[in-house]
Amino acid sequence: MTVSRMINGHPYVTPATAKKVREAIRKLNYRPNHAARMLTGKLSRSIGLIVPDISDTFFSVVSHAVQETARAQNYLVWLAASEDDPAIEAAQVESMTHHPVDGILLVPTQSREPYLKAIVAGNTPVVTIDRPIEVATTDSVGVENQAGAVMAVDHLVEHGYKKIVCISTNAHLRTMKDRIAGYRDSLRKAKRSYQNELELKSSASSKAVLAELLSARNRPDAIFTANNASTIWVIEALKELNIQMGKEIGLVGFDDVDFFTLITPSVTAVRQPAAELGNVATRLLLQRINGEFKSTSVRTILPVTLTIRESCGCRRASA
Amino acid sequence: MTVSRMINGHPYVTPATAKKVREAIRKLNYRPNHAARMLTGKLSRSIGLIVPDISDTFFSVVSHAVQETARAQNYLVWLAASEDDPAIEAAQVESMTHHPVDGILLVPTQSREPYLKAIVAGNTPVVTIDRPIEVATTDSVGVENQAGAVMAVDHLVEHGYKKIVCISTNAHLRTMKDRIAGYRDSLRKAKRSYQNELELKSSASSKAVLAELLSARNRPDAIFTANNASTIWVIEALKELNIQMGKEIGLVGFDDVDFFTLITPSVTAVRQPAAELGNVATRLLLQRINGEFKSTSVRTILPVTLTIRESCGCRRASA
DNA sequence: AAGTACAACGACATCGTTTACGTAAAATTA
DNA sequence: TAATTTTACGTAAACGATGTCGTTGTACTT
Repeated sequence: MTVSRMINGHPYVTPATAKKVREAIRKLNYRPNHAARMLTGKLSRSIGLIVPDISDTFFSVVSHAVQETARAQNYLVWLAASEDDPAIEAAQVESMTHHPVDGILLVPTQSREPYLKAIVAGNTPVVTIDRPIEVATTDSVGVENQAGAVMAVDHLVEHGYKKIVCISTNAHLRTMKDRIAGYRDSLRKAKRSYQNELELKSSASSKAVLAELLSARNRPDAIFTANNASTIWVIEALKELNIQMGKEIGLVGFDDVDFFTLITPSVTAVRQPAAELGNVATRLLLQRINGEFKSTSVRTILPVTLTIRESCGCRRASA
Repeated sequence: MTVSRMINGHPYVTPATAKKVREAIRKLNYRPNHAARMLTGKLSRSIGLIVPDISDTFFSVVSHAVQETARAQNYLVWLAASEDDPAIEAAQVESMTHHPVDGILLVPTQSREPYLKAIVAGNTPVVTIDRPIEVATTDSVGVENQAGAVMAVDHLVEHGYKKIVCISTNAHLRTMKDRIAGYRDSLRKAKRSYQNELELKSSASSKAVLAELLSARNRPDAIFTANNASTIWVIEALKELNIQMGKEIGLVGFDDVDFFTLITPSVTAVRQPAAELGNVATRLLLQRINGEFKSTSVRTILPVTLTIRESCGCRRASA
């Protein structure tokens, strides 16, 4: 008991005995048993992080930031990938809550999954990243999807493009819906009649679909891609069809990726604060865990910026 | 006790009572308490993964593969980033071993850190990925670094380049040493006298260093970059200096990255089987944990392939 | 019919820590 | 000085699952 008090910094321990304990700990190479601690209802000092795909640049940056912020407060991070499959996601959440973690950071693949109600109902704090959920209220951290898309499409409109198409993936996601809504807003504002939305599925099938779209007589003269995957597929397709971005066709993507500067012409994109997203979400979750933050759930929206480079038709990349 | 036997599939349970137990479990929404299980010395069904940087493409792909293989066997993964700092790495390992995990996958930043002896001496199985350690023997999974570098530099030699420089990062790492050794092997074999090795530090400082190297009168006519970071920095530098890869200078990198196909000219690189690296390492670790594999430590070396594209000077990218 | 083997289950102790409580000794107060 | 409070420990119980062992019941021998 004295050892326990000493370790947990309880005041009623004499400096003399504290020293004896410390020496014994060193001599015996003693380490507190984590399992036993948790059995008595203590915090596990660990959080869970569930993302669709760690190898996606966006999520890998988010994960990195989460990891960093958690470590700064001596928290460990469970990492799990849901592969965009609600069943896997539910299983991962189940594993984590019973393992136990003190809180969960979740990038939900589906916003209406019934199992989500269950976690939120439990006493494990949950913060959603990037996408909110609809069946229950949790804290959530996201970005200005709609406004960002408006900025992107507005820029294409200013360039004078007449036929701007919107290309996306996973169009059922809230984030995607918002970006597509932004696309529509911008066109409506500009009073353009041409409106064409295309959802790509797999990498393989997208090739054919894009080739058809871009080879048509009345093909679009500009493209707004709603996430990095579709941006990359479009760049590949344009390269294969030998259509010059910025000259023959304009392109602005949502979600900026580092290597966009290395492509010729460099790619104009809406930059999301991925690292900050992870930081903010983690800090919020840890506050919830420590009871430092007690209000009802909050929704934090971070701003995005349009990074102008060359694929939109601008001559010079902006600083 | 009957519930325990039923859950763990002990044979001495009547179907009738098993059914009763199952019903009770469902009715009470009972879940075994993980902490209590571990207290009795059971496996935690979790492994730790420590990489230098999750947001590096190479490691994010490895992490993804680890995650997948682990999940297939119902294992959870702790993710930790060491930020290439031995002190952080040691702390992460310490946290994990006491948390407890059943095994650790480690990409060690330093191969001689004394703390490494301690983990290996403990009873937590360790498998190193990408880089082996030197102070103790563990299972390790890596790639053919030296042979891969030889392939890369041989290819540049065949193109007829006379002044081939080797550019790297973290040259103290075993992997880097091996690649640099491969560079030397190839030049020796080709009886070239020019040999120049450059180690870059941070992204910022590398700019100036590269600019100086590439603007000199007797600048190299070809570059072998020993990892993806240096490849990317070189591409940036060449783009800024407006030096055409493949025409004015040859480039072959070690570690292939998806977007290399999107750059003009596309980048020739040695492709490492990153996903397989993660899979193999995880499978090996789980076998060790389950006692299915008892021999002394093994070192698995996976082959690499040279993906020929255009930056080396070849006209067409290979299929 | 009695003895033997084994299947099916329950009671109890145990893992390592913390909470709650007890009890001295020391410090403070009346 | 006696009464009270505070300090510094120790003891007992608990957390939830499992290993060990004991008990009962059933089937099979002989």
